[in-house]
Amino acid sequence: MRIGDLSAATGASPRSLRYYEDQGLLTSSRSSGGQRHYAEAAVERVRLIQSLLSAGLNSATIQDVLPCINNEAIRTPWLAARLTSELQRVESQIEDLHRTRTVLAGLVKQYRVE
Amino acid sequence: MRIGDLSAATGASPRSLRYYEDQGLLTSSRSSGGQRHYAEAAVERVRLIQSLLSAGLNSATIQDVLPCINNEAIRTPWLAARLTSELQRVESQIEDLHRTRTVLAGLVKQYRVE
DNA sequence: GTAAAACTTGACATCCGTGTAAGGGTCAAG
DNA sequence: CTTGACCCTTACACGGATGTCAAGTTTTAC
Repeated sequence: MRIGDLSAATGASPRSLRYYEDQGLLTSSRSSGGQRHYAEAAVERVRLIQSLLSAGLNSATIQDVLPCINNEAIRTPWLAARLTSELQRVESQIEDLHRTRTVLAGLVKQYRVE
Repeated sequence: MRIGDLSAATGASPRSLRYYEDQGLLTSSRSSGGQRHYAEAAVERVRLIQSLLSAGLNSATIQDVLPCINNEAIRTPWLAARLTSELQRVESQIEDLHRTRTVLAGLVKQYRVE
């Protein structure tokens, strides 16, 4: 699977995929000519990266947290705390969004053209 | 109410309050010396702006949408569509975040230090 | 063997809300 | 008055993921 295929499969641009690799979030093997090749599993991985990015984790945080998923990670108090804190961030973000949704829904109701 | 008071009341920095005004999201009257004065209602307004910003609306969009709240707005099909589309965006964002939360919660469970 | 499509690295640009510094003016209390 | 806290405008910087351009190499198809 070359970068264009992975891009098509995930919706991430080749530019982004190279960036993920730069940041240590994604690995690839190289052909003799230097082109990237990806395993099937990369598709899932990229989807996960995108999901975490859109949840507001930055790539450094993702790098701290992602290895857990595939490798048997080192179970440190630090990592547990980090994960918990990110989880809480996401949860409070969801709460905020719920409030915003309520506001927007109210507006939609009010300003619908009858 | 001067800018420092409004800042304290909302948590938005004076810098941000001036920016909101620049973008047409917030109005103020000026003292003879040129300093901004805000009505009580500005507190609610700023909270709303913050909420919409954190929901991913940019200031141009907010400007399109915010006037509805105070003024009896022009009820155009265009505005209704705009609001609906933003609402849908927020809702799908909430869905995505739910999925992300599930992933993170799974990790937390798995990597908790017993 | 040749052309087109896809890939490589590197560098610079963009968005956009916010921080921050400079240099100066305003306002209220003593 | 004067002082100190607060405010004004202008301007530049940043973060961080992504876009884009350039110049060159690899791969694929014919």
